[in-house]
Amino acid sequence: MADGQSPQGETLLYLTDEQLRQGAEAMFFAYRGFTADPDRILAGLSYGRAHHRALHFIHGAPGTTVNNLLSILGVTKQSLNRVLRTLIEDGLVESQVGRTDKRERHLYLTADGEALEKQLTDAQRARMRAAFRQAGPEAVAGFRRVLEAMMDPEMRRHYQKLREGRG
Amino acid sequence: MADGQSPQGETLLYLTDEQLRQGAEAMFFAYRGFTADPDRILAGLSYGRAHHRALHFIHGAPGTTVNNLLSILGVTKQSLNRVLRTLIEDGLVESQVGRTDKRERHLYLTADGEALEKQLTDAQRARMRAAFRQAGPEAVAGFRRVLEAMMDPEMRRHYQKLREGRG
DNA sequence: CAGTTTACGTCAGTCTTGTTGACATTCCAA
DNA sequence: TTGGAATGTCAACAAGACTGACGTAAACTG
Repeated sequence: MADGQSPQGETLLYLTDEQLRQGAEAMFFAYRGFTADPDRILAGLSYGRAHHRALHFIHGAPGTTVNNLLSILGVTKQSLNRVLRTLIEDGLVESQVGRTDKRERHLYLTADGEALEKQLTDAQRARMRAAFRQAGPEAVAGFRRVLEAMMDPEMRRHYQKLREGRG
Repeated sequence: MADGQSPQGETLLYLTDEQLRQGAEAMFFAYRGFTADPDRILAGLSYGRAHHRALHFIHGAPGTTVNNLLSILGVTKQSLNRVLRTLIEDGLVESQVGRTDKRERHLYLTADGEALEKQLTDAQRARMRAAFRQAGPEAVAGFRRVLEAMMDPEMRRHYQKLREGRG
């Protein structure tokens, strides 16, 4: 294929159709593994992956507003609200009316919420840690570089902002 | 944290909780980008991501049985069947009763099915190609190494088998 | 101050895609 | 040949996404 070679004749094997196909399949299979462990825990709690995501990002950005969470998660407010309502009812998330802008709701995890978030994240991180350790630091750096390049620009902004906020 | 340093004192920065957390967020945001382009095409066709997956893997392994597809996709046969039925009704997939074992159905893409698969895959690959090109060959190798290590063993077997089947 | 915009919540309805359970057909082996 | 295992289909249901419409309160703006 024309894509197998660059104009300079330099081999770009990682850009052949077959390599791209394998990359896509790797994403598919790996994402399944990535979510498998927390999903198992959630199944017994009448919660789903959506609850995990909410807990994760509230934990990572305490005091975030509903609107901000919305744009990070990329779902509609109706969809998020269903999840958030159950989490608040169950005492895992606290919603505080904004001090300066009373229209806003600032979201925090309660002690119970932190506990569940930790449980879910620990399960997920065990697998990630093993994968990172096995692949080695250079592979991990490449992994992150490719993923970052694959994001939509707006998602990349969120990603980088979250990184900065935590150092 | 105890995890920031290996017993030998060698820095393992990529295994800190914060790095693992960033890895998880990268997976989340990148997967959204990964599926965004084909999803846009599918939205106008009354098909969903499940249809794309079926087309993708039938394309990659023509003549595969329903059961084999089931274990690759990791869903129930009832779930797959709904998707498969619409694809067959719409003339994108052909189902042939097995010659030796009449319980089995062998699946093939029709010309129309191949055309849609190509359209979807091209959209997805354009983004992957850009990401791969931007990140460079070493990053791509690391990307794949980490993803492979992240898979469930059974999924990794499927992944490797698909690779072998195509060279 | 009046009108508009923003932020949030909710009700109702739909769609995709996952799940169980029940059932028919086919193959194979005791 | 009969019973179990494998394969696939039909029916019903649930989670979680979506749109659209509406309501309320607060903030902003001319």
